[in-house]
Amino acid sequence: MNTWLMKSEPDVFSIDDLESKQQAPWDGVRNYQARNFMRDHMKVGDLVLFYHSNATPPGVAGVARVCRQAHADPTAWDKKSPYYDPKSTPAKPVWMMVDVEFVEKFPRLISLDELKQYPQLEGIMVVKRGMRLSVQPMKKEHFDFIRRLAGKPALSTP
DNA sequence: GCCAACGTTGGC
DNA sequence: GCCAACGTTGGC
Repeated sequence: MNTWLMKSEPDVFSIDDLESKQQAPWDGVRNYQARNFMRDHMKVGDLVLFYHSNATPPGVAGVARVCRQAHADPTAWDKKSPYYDPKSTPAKPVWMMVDVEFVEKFPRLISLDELKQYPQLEGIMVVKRGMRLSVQPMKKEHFDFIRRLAGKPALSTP
């Protein structure tokens, strides 16, 4: 099993949206590196940290699980979709998505600011400056550490 | 709203 | 294949 972090803007799709739907396609990924991770390395059962980007504050909001392996993203050939991309057609899909299911919403948001405070998390992609990749592989130990943080009080900022 | 960092595009 | 221009992401 692999562990991941995936970013979504909560104004568009949040952990609460996933909780109410229980299952949803992770559509709209339009970056080759992110697509390749989903297509080549994501397996049903993989766990995903659900990260809220472009939020106040940004941070990890909960956990999802991959419930369907990568398949074509049909929003790419929907002209009305904000994710429309004429490069992709039903015959030759360019963009892929996985489906995810809700696992848990954290009792508190683990903010990006907080993630940066732990030496145990040094090196994780999401804290790197300029890191825009929306699908990031992550070590199980880091995944578990962040998940444990969710049950802990926040560190006081020095 | 700003802008740094990054990815993509397209002329050559 | 290079790289400048452009567009996007996303924290602040």
